[in-house]
Amino acid sequence: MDDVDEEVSMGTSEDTGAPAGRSLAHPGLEEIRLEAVLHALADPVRLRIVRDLAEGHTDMSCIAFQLPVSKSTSTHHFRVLREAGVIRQRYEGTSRINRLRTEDLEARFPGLLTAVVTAARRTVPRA
Amino acid sequence: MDDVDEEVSMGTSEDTGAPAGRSLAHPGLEEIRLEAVLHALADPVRLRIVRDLAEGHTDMSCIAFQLPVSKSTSTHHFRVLREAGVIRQRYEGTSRINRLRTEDLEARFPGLLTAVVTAARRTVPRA
DNA sequence: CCTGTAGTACGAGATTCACCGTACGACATG
DNA sequence: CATGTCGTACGGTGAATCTCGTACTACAGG
Repeated sequence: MDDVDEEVSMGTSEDTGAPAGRSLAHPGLEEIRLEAVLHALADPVRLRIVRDLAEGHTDMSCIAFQLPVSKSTSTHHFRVLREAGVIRQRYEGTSRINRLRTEDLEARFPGLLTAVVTAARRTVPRA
Repeated sequence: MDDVDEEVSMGTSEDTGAPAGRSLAHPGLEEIRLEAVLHALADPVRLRIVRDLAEGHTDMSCIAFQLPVSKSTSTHHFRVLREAGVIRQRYEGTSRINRLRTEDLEARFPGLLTAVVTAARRTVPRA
């Protein structure tokens, strides 16, 4: 599909001595598409990730979720969430730290994330 | 609140003289699943249907939407929405009348439909 | 340097999905 | 009954998706 990998122009501010190695492509605020967000949230595994992130663990590495899938599949799901604009990922050592893009989503689709998380809390089982 | 009961449970197409013909299977209120709803809304065509229904046209026949797809595909999309619990369909002559299950969705997933429709109104082009 | 950890990339296989055309059924009207 | 309208059901095709295993890269310590 249309790949929006424009090399992340956001974290480049303080990239001085930064690792300069990997950069992760995140869509800009205006590029977040509703269909993509809904599709990203429509999967049970990803919904659990989002639910867990919203439970207060603002920052979590991928491995902390204990998902019932393999490592590859886990990577895939985090990628879908990231490319849809639902989460933001950054490196920290060998780990990848995940965080919900709460403010961005609230600005673009007010009330959506809150409603989904509330709904998931009621119907989606926890870990 | 006129609870529509379960005019039909998930079983049809079975002998009997049939109650005046076609019956449509709708999920009960407690059977509406979040993932199914999100998946149903994640498609651009179905999102437009929902958006149009929410625009004030509470009751619309399938043909009134002028969707950019064939009749078969149109039927498919309405079926997905109905089975997910997003819309309710009933017969009226040769037409099928569609209506959003606004109250049901609000009861089960508060704020969800409103947030999605608001978001769609801002980013999804009209007919 | 070597080992371990955290995660990615690359296919591959199975399933689901969106789309279509054609054939058919139910209703209305002539 | 004949015709037209509205929609369903039944396949079928091509694309997308979910899942996995294996091989690889980047970082941290001993």
